[in-house]
Amino acid sequence: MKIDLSTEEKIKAAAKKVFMTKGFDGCSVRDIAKEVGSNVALLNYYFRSKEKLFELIFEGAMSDFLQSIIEVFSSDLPLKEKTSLLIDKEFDFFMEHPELPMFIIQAIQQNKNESSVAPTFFEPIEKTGIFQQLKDAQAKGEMRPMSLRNITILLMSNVHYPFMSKKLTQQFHGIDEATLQQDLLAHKAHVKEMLINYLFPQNQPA
Amino acid sequence: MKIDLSTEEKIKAAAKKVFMTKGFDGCSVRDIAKEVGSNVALLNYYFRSKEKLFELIFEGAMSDFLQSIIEVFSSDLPLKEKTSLLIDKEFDFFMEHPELPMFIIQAIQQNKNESSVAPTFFEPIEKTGIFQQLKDAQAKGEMRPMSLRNITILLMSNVHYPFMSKKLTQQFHGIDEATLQQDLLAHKAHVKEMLINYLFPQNQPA
DNA sequence: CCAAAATTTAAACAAGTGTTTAAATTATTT
DNA sequence: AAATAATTTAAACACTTGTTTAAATTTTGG
Repeated sequence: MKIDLSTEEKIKAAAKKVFMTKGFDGCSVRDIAKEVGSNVALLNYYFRSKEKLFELIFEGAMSDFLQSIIEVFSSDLPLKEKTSLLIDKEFDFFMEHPELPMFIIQAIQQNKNESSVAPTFFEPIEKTGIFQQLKDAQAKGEMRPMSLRNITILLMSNVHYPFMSKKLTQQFHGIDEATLQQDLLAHKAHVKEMLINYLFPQNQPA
Repeated sequence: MKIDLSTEEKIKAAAKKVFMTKGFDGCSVRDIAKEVGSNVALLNYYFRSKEKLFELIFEGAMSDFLQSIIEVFSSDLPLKEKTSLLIDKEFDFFMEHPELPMFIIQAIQQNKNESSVAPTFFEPIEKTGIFQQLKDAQAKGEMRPMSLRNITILLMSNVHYPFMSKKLTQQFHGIDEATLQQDLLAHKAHVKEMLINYLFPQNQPA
């Protein structure tokens, strides 16, 4: 009764690839089966349904995404440096997984069940003490006083969107992948300077 | 042989609503027919296929979106004021059509045909003379020297993303629509100050 | 080696897909 | 009013969808 995990993992890998590129509605279970090089029934043998399989992939994606954040927040650095590091790490992470931001948003958008993702997402972040560090920095006047929600929106806008709009940017400007990659690096530099300056304003210039 | 346009328009309105909320893959022609309160055959009578109907809706959406930009760029204002006005107008526009940014990106993402949208999009913008105005401002040192592409990414990130991530933001922070609306207004203010300061740096403080 | 369990397969299932056909209804024109 | 054209409908088309069934194959444990 020992299970050869390789098949199960192969299906998960194939499902991840297909779901990420085509979306839940945009693909069939036969697309995934073909990617595995196997049968549709096998998918339902290991994972009870297309939806269950998708949920698994989604949770994995969220976990990966969360992990990349936690690492930065857990470090022992002043908030300003953490923010700078976060932007760096997030960009690097999404350079390797550019489909992730779109995948997550789409999955949440058409969330059939009403179960909130909030607790499983914010609890681990809360535990890093980053929110307290933020409150302290704002109290000390080191950081601009603005809500956590607006900080989040600001950060995610500048870090997530460029990857979500890759194809749009390419189409609009008629550029190839390599050129876009350079633009993304330039964007990272802009975002870092712009956001740090805005979130941590210097009252007196050196 | 006079055509009663109201039926055709009713179908387009229904299709727009359904495509916007569920996406091309996420809905069936019968969903749209039900929204119209009519038959599936009627859709193919007026518009030859689901795809043709979608393309029509997409082009309309792109046109609306483009129009809101052109208006600002055509005005007779200095670049800094145009930028500020653009952010304002775009936000107002997306407050009324929050599904549009996501709809456009998704449509381009899964663009079956390879026909580029670039020319039809950038040509009308080019005609407003905004690109020349931008070059001039950068030459005069009034504006930060950065590529048009990076300016575009920066602007769209901060203006489009918040509307694409509405549901995600609500889920993450557990807030209702009204609260999110307030956050979006706050975000607009942040973005205006942050972007203007970054794009048009002041060398000497007043 | 052999029975029992686990895995993989092909085939079928009912329901849903986009599209078409042909008949019914309505509107227009003469 | 009759004939013609335009619109709307119900039904069927061929095909794809997610899922299940049952048989075939492989792996496991005694």
